[in-house]
Amino acid sequence: MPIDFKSQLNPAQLEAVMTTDGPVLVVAGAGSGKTRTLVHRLARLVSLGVEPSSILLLTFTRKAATEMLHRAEKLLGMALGGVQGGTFHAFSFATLRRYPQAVGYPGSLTIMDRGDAEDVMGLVMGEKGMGKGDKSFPKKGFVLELIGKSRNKELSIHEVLSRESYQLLPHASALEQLAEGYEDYKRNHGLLDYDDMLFTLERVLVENPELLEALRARHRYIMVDEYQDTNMVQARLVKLLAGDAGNVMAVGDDAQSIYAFRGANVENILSFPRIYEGTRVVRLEQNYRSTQPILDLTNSILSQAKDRFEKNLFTERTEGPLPEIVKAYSDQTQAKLAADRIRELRKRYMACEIAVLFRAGYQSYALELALNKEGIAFQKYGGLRFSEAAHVKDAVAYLRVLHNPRDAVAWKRVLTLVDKIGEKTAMKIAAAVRDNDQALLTAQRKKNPGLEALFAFLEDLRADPGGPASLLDRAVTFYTPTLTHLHPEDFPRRLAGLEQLGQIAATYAHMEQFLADLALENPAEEQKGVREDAVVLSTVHSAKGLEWPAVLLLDLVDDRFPSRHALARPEDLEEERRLLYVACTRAKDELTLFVPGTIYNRAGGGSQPAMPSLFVRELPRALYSELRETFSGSLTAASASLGSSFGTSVGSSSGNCGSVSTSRFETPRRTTSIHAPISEPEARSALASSPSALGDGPLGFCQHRIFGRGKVVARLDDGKCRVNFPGFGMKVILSEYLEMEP
DNA sequence: GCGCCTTAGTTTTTT
DNA sequence: ACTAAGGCGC
Repeated sequence: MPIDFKSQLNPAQLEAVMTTDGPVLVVAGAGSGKTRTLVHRLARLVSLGVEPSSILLLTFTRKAATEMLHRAEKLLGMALGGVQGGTFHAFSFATLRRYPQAVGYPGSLTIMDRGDAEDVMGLVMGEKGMGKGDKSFPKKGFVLELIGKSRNKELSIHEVLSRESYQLLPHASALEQLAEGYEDYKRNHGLLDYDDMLFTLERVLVENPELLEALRARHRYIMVDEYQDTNMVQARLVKLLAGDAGNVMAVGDDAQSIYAFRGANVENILSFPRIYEGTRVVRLEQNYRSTQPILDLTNSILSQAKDRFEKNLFTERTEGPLPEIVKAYSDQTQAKLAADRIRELRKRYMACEIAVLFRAGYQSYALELALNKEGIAFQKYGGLRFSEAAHVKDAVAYLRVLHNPRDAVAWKRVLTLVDKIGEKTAMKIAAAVRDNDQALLTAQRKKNPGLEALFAFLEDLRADPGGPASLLDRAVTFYTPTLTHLHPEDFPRRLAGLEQLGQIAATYAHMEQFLADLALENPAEEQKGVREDAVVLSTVHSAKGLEWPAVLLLDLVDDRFPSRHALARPEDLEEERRLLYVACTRAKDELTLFVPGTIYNRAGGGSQPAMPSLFVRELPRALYSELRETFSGSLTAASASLGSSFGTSVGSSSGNCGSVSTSRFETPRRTTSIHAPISEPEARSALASSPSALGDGPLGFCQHRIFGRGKVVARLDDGKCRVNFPGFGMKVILSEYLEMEP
């Protein structure tokens, strides 16, 4: 039965689907049916008789690729197993693996994840003796990030430094040497980092015209999702594979570009029509996801952006509640309030229809505890990866040294697990293995029974290798005594993790693919699938492309969202704004933004007052309704119920509450009817009347709801005061929390 | 010289 | 929680 594309798509989507030859750029606003369009085009190509195997679908995650394939299969009623797809990195690695002679690297290759790369950088810095004892020298993680930026943005180290870290310019030449040392080290040990996969594929394609031709013939139709987040080498790879008048469809949204920090270049999508002559540009502007009140809010977020986005999103879903801003006393009570809200939403939604989003992985810790306490199941995306946990890396390292004996990073891991062996000895032994220095190896084995056991174990594995699952199983058995010794408290949890790793390994026949996917694809995440009974917790980055009926957003305060790291440079701040745009546009029906009054900072010495996020302060008051945690006066303020703040004044303080309340959201416009539509000029004037920080003013005495009367010792430039409270000591407090005495 | 323990100072986002 | 550095003991 032929698919009736006309009835299933709007005119713009239809145009994108019906255009099968030549370059097409689909500029797809949030929620405009981008995935639907890609899925239908996939189905259309196949229904026209195109071989699935000649279609290449490049997406941001493998999850996105498989989901699209499944949807297209459902549409077509046939399997599409032949379609090539996945991330740029996975595709590149798979292609390189298929043509090893063209790559020209001898022996097996190991893909390094971030942690491995840091280990290598640590070794290189140690070898060169750089950064030792010099506090001004950047740490290995930073050095690596710098090198990554330099490669991804294709700028010199010096240029990156002068743009974003000029205080490190004195170290420029040392850093350049480290970059070289890092490259050499990888080459000599058969190691590839993420960037290497892209650059190596490009080199191979350029150097081997006949191979390029073969790949062009193989991948006749190319579709690239999230094109705004490709970097320069990715764009060149697409161009190389497509040829001059290639059949490429790029899909993306310049307003949702959120990966500039790793070298994504939004210019790629903007210049696509120039690069591909005869490009047909299709704009998808009708939003099918969100209600009008949510769109009003997200449009407002974008309207403040420095780069103008020609976005004209509209929806037919006019009805819906206003987005809510919930002010909690602290990030601790925020967790409780969010858990309460989730319990309430559970009456109307399935758990999997509710998502909690946040800027950084650690920001959900308090909520995770609260949900555990209340017995609400959740699944977390983003943040620390399963495969980055130390015990997983340890267990996998045994497999890695077997697979690639030159893999010095893995050697260092397995060797330093042995008692009495540290970094130095480990590197000596790894070198001896590489050079086949039997004399040294025998001598070391005689000296250390733990080492003898390790080598005997590895020889045993090598003599009788099995599949990834059986090898891993034996490695875990060998590793378990070390693990229990290392983590007497929580080794059961870690053993359970290794058990899960075993289940993943069982789905792989080849060690190389297993190790590669561990670094590239986060197979643990895919294994868990979507649980209907679990609420989703996710970083905003990991939530990209997804949607939920109800979305909660945590920690909308300065330093958290926008991130502290983004405050220095305007372009970073703009990326944070787009990130918030991405976050809010995930919501279909209900959107709640949480603004805690204080945030806990281990480094900053406990709880600190927090300023509502710049982006929240910019929002016209009419676009949201506001709730605030009521002041109960007890330490268990977390159990306080929510109530509308309208007309509520801050009550008198009674003593010993660990958290504070603010009146920072009171603006002159608070009497505006919250359901009235707002015009652009109104929005602007609402903006102009946003509260401003009280940076200056006389010193003197002040009142604080919790600490009482205190002496203002200094006024700090970020709207905070240093106040000496009798009995409480010196505190740094936002001026808004203080009532000045005349 | 090297391993290992203690302590002080930091935690963004991802392939 | 995790890194880096300093100190102690072999």
